[in-house]
Amino acid sequence: MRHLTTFRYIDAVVKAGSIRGAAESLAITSTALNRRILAIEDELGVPIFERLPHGVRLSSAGELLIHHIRNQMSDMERVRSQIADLSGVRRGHVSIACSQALLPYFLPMEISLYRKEHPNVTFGVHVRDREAAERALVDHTADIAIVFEPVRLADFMTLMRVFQPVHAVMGHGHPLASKEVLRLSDCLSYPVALPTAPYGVRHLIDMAMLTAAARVEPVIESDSFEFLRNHAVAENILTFQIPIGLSEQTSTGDLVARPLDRRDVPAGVLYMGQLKGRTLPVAAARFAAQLSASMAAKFEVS
Amino acid sequence: MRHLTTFRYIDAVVKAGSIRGAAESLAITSTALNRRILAIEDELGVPIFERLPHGVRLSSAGELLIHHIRNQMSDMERVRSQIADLSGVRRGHVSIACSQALLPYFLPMEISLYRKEHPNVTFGVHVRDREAAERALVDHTADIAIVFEPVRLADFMTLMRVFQPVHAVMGHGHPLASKEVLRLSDCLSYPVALPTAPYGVRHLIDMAMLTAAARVEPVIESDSFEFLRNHAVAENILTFQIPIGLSEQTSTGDLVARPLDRRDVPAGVLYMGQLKGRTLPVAAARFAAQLSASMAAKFEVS
DNA sequence: CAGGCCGCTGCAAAAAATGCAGCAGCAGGA
DNA sequence: TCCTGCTGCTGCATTTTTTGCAGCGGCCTG
Repeated sequence: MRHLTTFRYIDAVVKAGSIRGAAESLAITSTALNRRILAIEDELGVPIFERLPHGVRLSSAGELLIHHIRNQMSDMERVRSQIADLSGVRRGHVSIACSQALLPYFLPMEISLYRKEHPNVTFGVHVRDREAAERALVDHTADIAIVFEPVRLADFMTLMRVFQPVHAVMGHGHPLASKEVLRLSDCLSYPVALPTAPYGVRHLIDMAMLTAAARVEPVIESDSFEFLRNHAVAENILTFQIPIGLSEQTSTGDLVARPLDRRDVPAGVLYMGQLKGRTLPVAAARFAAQLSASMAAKFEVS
Repeated sequence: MRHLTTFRYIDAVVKAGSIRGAAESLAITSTALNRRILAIEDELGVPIFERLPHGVRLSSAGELLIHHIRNQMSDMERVRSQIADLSGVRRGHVSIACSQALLPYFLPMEISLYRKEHPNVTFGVHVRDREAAERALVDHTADIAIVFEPVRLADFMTLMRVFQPVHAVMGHGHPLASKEVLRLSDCLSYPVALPTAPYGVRHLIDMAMLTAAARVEPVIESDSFEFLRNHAVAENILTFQIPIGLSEQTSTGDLVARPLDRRDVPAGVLYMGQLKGRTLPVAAARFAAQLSASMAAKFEVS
């Protein structure tokens, strides 16, 4: 949209931290960009950026403005998609910030299902930890966030919440593979691989260890769930995962997943939500509705 | 703001109902205006206006867009005023849609009080009946609406609500002037002047008459409260008014105001509010806060 | 102290918006 | 029935705005 050019430019400058840098990413001259900024500062009567030796930084007036700009841009996007909607075709773009656990099965399935109905809708999937996901909502980088055990929920509006009991994941031939439900104490006798990040699954396990006054030294630590899963098969050791990260046919494949007894490790909660106070574009809203339904069907609603 | 020019133009076309008409009011050629509209329709891929033999009308896509446009314009205004705010001077404009009863004393007092603190804030006061007031909020013609006994409240967010018991107003020498509280039956023996409009005070009186199975034939009908008040003195007849339309020193002047017994005529409710979901500009928000305080101090909160 | 990065400005070229004149289409009145 | 008056729209010349190029001075870093 032409009339938003200046706004897009400003947004780029904020992101780049310098006019020249932004100009390059926008494929225009720094002159043009600089002039637009001077022009809008002239209109507002106040500088939007503080000039630093190595670039620019938002002034407090700029903070106010960039907030408006981002609202404006995503709102325009929503209107465009509503307009496209009533002319028949459902178009649009849905941007999702989510934890790793959504990547292997859940999101691919849901997205392909949605795109079967609406092939003109495009998707962006960004792996973010819990705080970054919320930040992505705030700066409109993402429409929807799906996070496990979020910390602060200031700007987050929950759309759906399901329990995710921690599962132990292991290779087919592991001694524990035969039991239906595992106690935490069962696991302690075997080598385990754990995610590094001090939140999510790792956090729940750590807390459980604390209350059980037990200790576990992970043989392997990784920030990639995919690696942990693969390694569990390769070396035949234990790792932990939440069910949304596991295929429904897991038990028939190479992997076996067994829930931990909820007396030992309480079930985590997976949150799906959007930015508080924002009206989502049609496509994003519909997809969120689909996710809600699907999560509610597959898991226990919290 | 330059980047909103197209939006301002579109808004003008919507208001004027024709491109040429809007062009004239905008002091540009119809050519330029026409081209801008074609351009944005091209960008959206959908016509914004239906072309009629005698002008244009919004298409359904246009309805969506104009809504967005008005939100954007007033939101930009708010940001501007916030920015102006942090540079020291409080500037801004507050637009009020209200019933006649606010005109004689209440609003002039409140506005002058506010302007004593913030001389750079300007005001617009528009007399609107209840429906028109709500419409003014929706199309952002007004920031604040103050209405008596509003009908539907779909887009109206109430900020303050006070009881306004109906008062009988009469000249100093009227026989009823000596009583402190009047029964409706007291009034029926004397000639009365009533407002025409079938809402507000008139509505309450009519309803009371209905339940009392009584009838009153007004000697004078007028849609101007000011006229009714003046005429009450001139001819020494009764009329009715709500307290916010009466000076606090009424009883010491030419006029005497006496409340009607609330068993006969229930007290009406005066609503002050804004458009639901909108963030008011700083100046309007502060003024609304002052109004709230003042109304709460003077009247019984509903 | 030189090199590199920064934001900013004068001037000319390119691009966009505007105005002028004139077109066709439709409605209502003589 | 034609005619007048209104509508939105288009080709072309003009004006205004935006952009790019080159170069300036300032600041930090190595």
